[in-house]
Amino acid sequence: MGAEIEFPVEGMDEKIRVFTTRPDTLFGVTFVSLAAEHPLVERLVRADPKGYDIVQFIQNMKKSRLSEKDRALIEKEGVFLNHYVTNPLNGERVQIWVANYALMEYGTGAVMAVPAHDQRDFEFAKKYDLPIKVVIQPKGETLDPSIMSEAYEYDGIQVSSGLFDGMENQCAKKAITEHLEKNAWGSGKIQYRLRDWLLSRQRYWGAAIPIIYCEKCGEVPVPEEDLPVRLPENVTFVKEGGNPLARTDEFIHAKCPRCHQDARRETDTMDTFVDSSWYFLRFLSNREDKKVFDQKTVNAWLPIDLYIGGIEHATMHLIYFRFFTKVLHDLGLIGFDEPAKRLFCQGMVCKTAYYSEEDKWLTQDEVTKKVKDGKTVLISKKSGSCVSSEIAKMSKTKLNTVNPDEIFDRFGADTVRLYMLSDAPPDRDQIWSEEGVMGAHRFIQRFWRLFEEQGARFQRGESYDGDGSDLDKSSRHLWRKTHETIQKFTSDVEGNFQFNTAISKVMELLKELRNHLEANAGVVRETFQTMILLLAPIIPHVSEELWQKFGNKESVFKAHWPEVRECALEKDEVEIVFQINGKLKNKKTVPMDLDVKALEQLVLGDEKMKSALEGKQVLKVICVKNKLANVVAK
RNA sequence: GCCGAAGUGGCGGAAUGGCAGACGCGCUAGGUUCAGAACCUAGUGGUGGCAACAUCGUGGGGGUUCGACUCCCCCCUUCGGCACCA
Repeated sequence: MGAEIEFPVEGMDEKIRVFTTRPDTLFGVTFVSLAAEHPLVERLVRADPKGYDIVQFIQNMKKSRLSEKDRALIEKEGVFLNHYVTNPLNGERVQIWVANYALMEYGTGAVMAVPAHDQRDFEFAKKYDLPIKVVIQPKGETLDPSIMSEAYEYDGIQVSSGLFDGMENQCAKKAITEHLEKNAWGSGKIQYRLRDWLLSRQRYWGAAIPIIYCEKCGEVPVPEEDLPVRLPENVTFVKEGGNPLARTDEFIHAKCPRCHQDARRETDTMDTFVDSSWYFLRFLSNREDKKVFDQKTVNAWLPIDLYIGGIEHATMHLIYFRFFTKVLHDLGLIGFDEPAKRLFCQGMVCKTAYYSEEDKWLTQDEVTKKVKDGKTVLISKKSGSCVSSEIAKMSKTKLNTVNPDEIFDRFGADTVRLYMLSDAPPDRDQIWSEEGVMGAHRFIQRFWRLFEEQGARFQRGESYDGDGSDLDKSSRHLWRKTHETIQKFTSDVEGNFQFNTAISKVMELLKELRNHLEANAGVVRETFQTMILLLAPIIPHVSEELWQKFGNKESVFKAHWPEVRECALEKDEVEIVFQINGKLKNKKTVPMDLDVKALEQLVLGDEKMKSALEGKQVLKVICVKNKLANVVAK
């Protein structure tokens, strides 16, 4: 939000329009910067005797069209155009410059420069020795332009601002804009910033852009009845050959739809984000041959419940995907405004990458450790040079990928699945570790071996289905653990895909099972089966095989998800934590639901607590049922 | 600069405001073994102590609370995305 202001050019019947978010600094304008591509630049230079040098400079500036990222880093440069504009507000005469930091794509392509209150203008003014005029003073401080080391971009009180002196700058923003409007010098304006999509790609893989170039008629759209433009299939891909479509004559040659003369077809294709922004609609009604999608079907199934993607999808694809949806919604073609209800960003898989000045990127095998001056350093086996390491997203460039085939051969796909799901929560980046893979593999082997060694006894018979009252202590314990695991596993996975904690619960259950193999056979059988069922989505091959060995005829994937039995979760004892001033001092197992009064007596009567409380005055006892007792003492 | 995420052992990471470090890796000791691998058992945050135990400890500083990794305020660092956007 800001204002657009017109600066009359001296000696010409022209005005330079600028956009600013800081109309309050209008009195501090000391020059105006134009983008090199600004339409007025050429006309201002033409009449100038020194014009040639300036044109040269501007040409160079235009040539060095860098990517947006690089442009942010280069130094500010510019040239004075030997022309002036008048500040409408105070009649001051200020120079017109062309500057490389002014962007034609944004606003009007012209900047009113206020070096005292804008860092970019400040840097530019310092370089070319242009005046700096302070018009906003911070409270309790006085800025001196001659000693300022950076622009003051914050709030303050207006100074040297004519009738606005003494105003808070936030108020002055409004007041000055109103003043401009009254005198027809400018007006308030909201400026939107558009992201440059760069829709076209110079490659084969993408939808054709249905445009034909005609010498006479210009750019002509392909008529609707000729759509879609199909890509040729007999293209040849050549290394470094660029877009094969541009080398395929039969594709390029076309007749102009308007004048029927020879014409040329567009060979760029659309970014694949275009297709993936609407094909979810098509998927739902792929048998429609009269229209793109069926409204009823689409409205019934969509929006999508969950969008899972990496961060690059969230920032790139999602923008287009949402844009298409919003447009279709505004056109009344679909009944929803957002394509997905929930976004989940999964992390990336990273691994250590190695780099040396001499060899550039190195694989893990090409690097060795050496002790040098008591410190361990990395050395390249190739050249012996020093190697630095970083954790980076797996990429071919950085040579830090792992080959899945190799790991499948060594450990099997189940190991890889288990490792990837158990190592880190899915919304975080994962750092690949060979040891972690081994750990996952060992767990599977433990699981399998336990079955091999002990499973036979439980393959037949029924799982336990009593209410627990007939179970001995050990069986009761295992039974409860089994159902606690079902509960935790299910909620971890359903909530936020916390496979890592879910799996750790099964690992714990495996330990419990090994310690309670002599428990009730029905309970042990149930525990075995539960583990197989819970792990089936994680390690499908192993689970299916064990499931079959357990005498189940149907696939494990047709079985019901295990259900938690509330009666199994019940406990008759609970461990209570004893604290003094919030610090742990002792623990004791007490009957479930022991009332607070009894608990209080118990904690104060406890030997350990007594000795720890010696010489202290008990102020209060806080008891939380089935949890803790905290003695507040001084 | 803006937006987002994250800071907890040697490492990956756990903890509805209530036992910090589950589970896994690594490490140590013991068992098994001709030996190694694998496997099993136990231990494993720092400091002090033979020990029981004490004490400190979740990026830093404040605050709320009987009690804070967790809630509030301020700050620092790292990573990712966007960026001379006037």
